[in-house]
Amino acid sequence: MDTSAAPGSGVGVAVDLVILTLHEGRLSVALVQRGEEPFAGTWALPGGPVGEHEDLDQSAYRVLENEAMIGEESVHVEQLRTFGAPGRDPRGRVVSVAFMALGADLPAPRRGADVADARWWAVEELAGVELGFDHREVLDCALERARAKLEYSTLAVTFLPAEFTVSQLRGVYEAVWGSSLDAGNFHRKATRTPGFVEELDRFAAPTGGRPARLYRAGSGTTLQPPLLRSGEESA
Amino acid sequence: MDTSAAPGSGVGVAVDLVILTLHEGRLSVALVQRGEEPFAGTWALPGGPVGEHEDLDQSAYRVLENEAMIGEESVHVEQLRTFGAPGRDPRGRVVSVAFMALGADLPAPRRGADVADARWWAVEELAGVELGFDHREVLDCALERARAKLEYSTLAVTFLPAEFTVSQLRGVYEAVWGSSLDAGNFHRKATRTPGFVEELDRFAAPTGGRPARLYRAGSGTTLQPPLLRSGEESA
DNA sequence: GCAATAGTGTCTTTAAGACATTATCTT
DNA sequence: AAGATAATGTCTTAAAGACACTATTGC
Repeated sequence: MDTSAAPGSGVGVAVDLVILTLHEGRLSVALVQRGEEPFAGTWALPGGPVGEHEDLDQSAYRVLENEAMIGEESVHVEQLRTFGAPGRDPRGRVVSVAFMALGADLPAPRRGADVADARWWAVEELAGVELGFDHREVLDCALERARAKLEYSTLAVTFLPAEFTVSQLRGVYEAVWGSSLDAGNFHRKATRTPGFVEELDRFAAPTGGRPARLYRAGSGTTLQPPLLRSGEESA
Repeated sequence: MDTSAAPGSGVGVAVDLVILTLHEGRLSVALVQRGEEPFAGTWALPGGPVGEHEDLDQSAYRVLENEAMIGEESVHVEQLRTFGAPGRDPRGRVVSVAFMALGADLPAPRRGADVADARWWAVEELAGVELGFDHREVLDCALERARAKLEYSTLAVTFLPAEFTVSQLRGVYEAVWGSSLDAGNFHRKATRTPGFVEELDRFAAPTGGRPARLYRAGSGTTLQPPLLRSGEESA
């Protein structure tokens, strides 16, 4: 009922962003190195407080632009989950709404205020690294979501430019899932699932083999039936 | 980065609960009738402010117990999404973390403070009814989530008592999806999908036909392959 | 017996997985 | 020609949907 959730209750509200892209062929996340305590020197997700008159999505887009120098262009943004454990921020009670942003070949994140450094991290090489706050859990939540959504949605195309080849699309799946897929079967599935991709009349520049046809994103959002992961490990 | 999400920023944090159960065979949601402005007299979701030292889940369970007189027993609770549009609460800025709770034959919700009435509403008969705040959107979000999760998870069993028949399990799917399923094919799917249900040696009391074998929930959480909805309309 | 509900079997169709094969480029 | 990458075809298997059939109860 929202009964007497009175303002000034001492709880801060923030957003944190898991910005994912394919950087040098690898699934990567934008992290910033904290310049101040707490967690000075450690890497963390970009984020910031929710403005007085902002909706949560607006805050997410603002952080995307300010802290990572990324416009709204063709970035897919969706809410992930909200984290609110009492001790998650040593400075005080902060409830953080986590967002996931996916985009094609995004520019390198820039350094903002209070930030020592900012760059792309390949998710793979981030395996043992400790992150600030509860951001390891947030990142894992995003990876799980992204991996699951590739199965039943057309979301993979948001990692690619407007025109792409089937091989590039397969590369997205292999990078995000960390497994290799059969090229022939993937081609059949991608081109024959209605609404996934639309065939163009042009071809990509050949790279030592038969030139690949170009496609663009189709009008559909869901994959019916889904494209399930079950391939072998290793890309 | 959670930078300076200072306490006392004027934003309140609350939880709202979409409590779903099967009441008289129909998918139903617990609503409370507001006793005070704003939205006095209209029906809304039970909810309340997040306590100073509570994690978000704890707040959800507290509301479940206090406002709906429901223990933690065998209730499945999961976070849905967070709603934070600036004007969603006329009294001031309130960001609300929405939860979904599913349970078997839950007791009737009781009247709490500031509440004129509280009862189960069949989702079906709530079609045209206007709810307080943005709770119509929250409810729709929960229904979508619940309907989707029945496809690829074993969540349907949380709507049933510890021991149940395949027909009852099918009834859950039909009530939540609002469509009818082929009894034979459903039986095959339910009993042959590993981890979904475990066969018992007892039978339910006959109801004018061959007595149905009893089952209990299996150890699995996901349905592989999923049980997709595509049956005819109407229950 | 008949009606009702539970459960099994069979046939068809769809689509995935594992390949082999063909096509078209660079060198 | 050889090698690389793209695309198609074929065969097998898994599993859904339609629906006939058998099983076991109450009346």
